[in-house]
Amino acid sequence: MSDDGWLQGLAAGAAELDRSSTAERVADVLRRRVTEGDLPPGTRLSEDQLATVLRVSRNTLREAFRLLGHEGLLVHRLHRGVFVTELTDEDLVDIYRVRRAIECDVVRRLGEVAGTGTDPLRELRADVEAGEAALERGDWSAVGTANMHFHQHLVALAGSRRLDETTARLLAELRLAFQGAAPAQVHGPYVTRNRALLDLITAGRTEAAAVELEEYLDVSLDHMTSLRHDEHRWDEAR
Amino acid sequence: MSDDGWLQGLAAGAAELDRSSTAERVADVLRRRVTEGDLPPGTRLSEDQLATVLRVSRNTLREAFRLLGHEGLLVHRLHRGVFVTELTDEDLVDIYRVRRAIECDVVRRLGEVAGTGTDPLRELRADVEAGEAALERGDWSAVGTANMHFHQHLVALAGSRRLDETTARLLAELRLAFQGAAPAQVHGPYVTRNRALLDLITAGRTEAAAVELEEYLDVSLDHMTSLRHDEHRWDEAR
DNA sequence: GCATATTTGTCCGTATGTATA
DNA sequence: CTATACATACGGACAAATATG
Repeated sequence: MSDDGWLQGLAAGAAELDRSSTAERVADVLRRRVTEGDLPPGTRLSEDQLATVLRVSRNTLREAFRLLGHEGLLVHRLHRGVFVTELTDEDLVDIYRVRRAIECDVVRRLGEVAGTGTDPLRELRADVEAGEAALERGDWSAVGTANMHFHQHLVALAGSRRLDETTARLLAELRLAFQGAAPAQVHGPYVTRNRALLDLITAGRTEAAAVELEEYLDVSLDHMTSLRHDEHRWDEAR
Repeated sequence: MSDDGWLQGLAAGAAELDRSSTAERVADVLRRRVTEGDLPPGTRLSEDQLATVLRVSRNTLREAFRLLGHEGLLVHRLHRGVFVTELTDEDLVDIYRVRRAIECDVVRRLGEVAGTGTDPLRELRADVEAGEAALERGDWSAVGTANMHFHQHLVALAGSRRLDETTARLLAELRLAFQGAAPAQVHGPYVTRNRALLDLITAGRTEAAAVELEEYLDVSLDHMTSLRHDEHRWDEAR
């Protein structure tokens, strides 16, 4: 649950409606199940079964399906039902293609939106430090969370609602690709790069930071791809 | 009602034997109504009325609402209904913020994805020429369409599904901002800039093209904003 | 401020069409 | 090809929230 700290930031934008519908609550449950690996990619979600188990009507459940479908976590095949998304290698490349466009652009233009009064890099710094601390104590799950938050907060510096939403969606999809891989392998190597990136940004060297980030993302993509092709997956009990 | 019950079913089935769900077809109808200005921003869409008129159940209609809500064309307010989205000036800035990030990035990296065998610039060229021809004969609607297609096809050069989808969504939202403005004012000035951009790209001067595009988008945003604040709107009969 | 009417949110039962064994 | 399972779509119902007088 500490996972959706950034989500509350998004919710604050639509603060006038903080009451959630049952469909959204159902979507929350399913989202967790999917991102935590309880429902592995490819799983078919039966309307009848889920509606019975979750004690909601099929109409409400379908609305939750729509929500998650838009987030990319579920795919809807006509007359066949909804399934947990199975990312292809092409999807992975595509996701990183968009991340590169957005994140590098944000970093490159950091100077243009300077000075909102409060320290804009505060959260970013907190994420880096949280990642370093988690690495220290071997809490790989926390390392992963900190890494995700770092990139989300990085994009947030641009102050664009749509960039924030797109990034959130991309990172959510990316989680699907993590399934079955060891968290240490997935997020471990990036703690030091996040630090380097933060330092460059703090120093105002935005162009250097953008170049660093670009190579960062390229390496990350290669890393993810090779992890997926590695047969030696870890079966981690949850 | 039982009189034409069978007729309705027949018409629905026979009119368009389709692969899409009725919800998607309803969404198509509403999408057109919205983008063509028949349903101006702020309009509330009554479930009962629309369900009756479109001869679909409320549940199906709500399904269509969700689809369009995710596209940004409708907004859903809890217990109050759905409304045609009213873009704020901030939304306009935000949309152009994302467009700049995506489109400029695509142009800058055109060299990296070179050579798919077929001429990748064919459609782009066709769009420019269509715009020039439409301008010649004063067909402002066609000018607008060609302009939209130009930018969509520009992004398509990157070969990224997610960039394509995001762009399509942004351009759809942008149409909402056009409502009430004269098409000549909206799209007229950009025919020559599209041509210039195409020529730079054709010449392989991607960096110069990216710079040109960036200024292009800045000007376009200013233009759109001032048009919105201009009280002198055109009432164009459809 | 209150009472009423309207509309949305949710759920159910059922009928029909589609995909798959 | 038949049979089965399931998604799709409908219409009715009631509760909850909102809008109206």
